[in-house]
Amino acid sequence: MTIEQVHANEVRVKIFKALADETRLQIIKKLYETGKELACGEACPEDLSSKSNASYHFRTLREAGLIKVRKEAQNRLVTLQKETFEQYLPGFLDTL
Amino acid sequence: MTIEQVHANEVRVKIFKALADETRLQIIKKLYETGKELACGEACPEDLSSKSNASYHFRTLREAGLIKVRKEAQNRLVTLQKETFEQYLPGFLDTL
DNA sequence: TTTTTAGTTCAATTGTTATTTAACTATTAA
DNA sequence: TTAATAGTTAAATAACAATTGAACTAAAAA
Repeated sequence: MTIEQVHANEVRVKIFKALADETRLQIIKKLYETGKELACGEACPEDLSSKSNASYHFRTLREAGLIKVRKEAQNRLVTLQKETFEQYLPGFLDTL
Repeated sequence: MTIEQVHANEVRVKIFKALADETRLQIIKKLYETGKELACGEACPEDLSSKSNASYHFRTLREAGLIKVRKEAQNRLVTLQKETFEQYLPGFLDTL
């Protein structure tokens, strides 16, 4: 295995870990279905235990390159990072 | 969310957990590239710590529906379960 | 200027997954 | 029949991820 292949596998592991969770899958699904930027509070499931837990899930998704977050006023606006899905999981979003 | 959607998400979580590991990704890759049935011992990376650890990884992949295992003589022969990839991760195998 | 909204960060705890070791089964070879 | 091969299972431990609670920041509203 080349160094690039090793790196690609590390990226894949990070992506799969990020997606291996109900809450985070629901966030991805909502972002995909609405198709627009959402505030963290809008993007995450109703039943979420706490703000800090939500924040943890968004960080996990961001660090895996699956979402982009930008600050606007008191909100953080979240969108899907589609290039990552296209590169590593083409076709996946359409199965949701 | 309907009951079917809940079930589909449970399946996805199981699949992503199974793929969120270097060793198991390497197994999947080798099975995909060789394109044929392999014995467990052939399919898993050289550097694997122990038989029992290998066995654990194959069980994880099998329980996620990603591989099929059949017994022949003293070997267990392993193949990819392509239908699962097609249904939940179409296009993924070609990115490997 | 105080309070509310919308979130982040850190440390502690809880919960889950991966690895190890030892004992086991089934098949084949000596 | 004994030993070797190819793996499984179970229990213990080690490593890692998720949740909680408290204290924090920055912007907006009262």
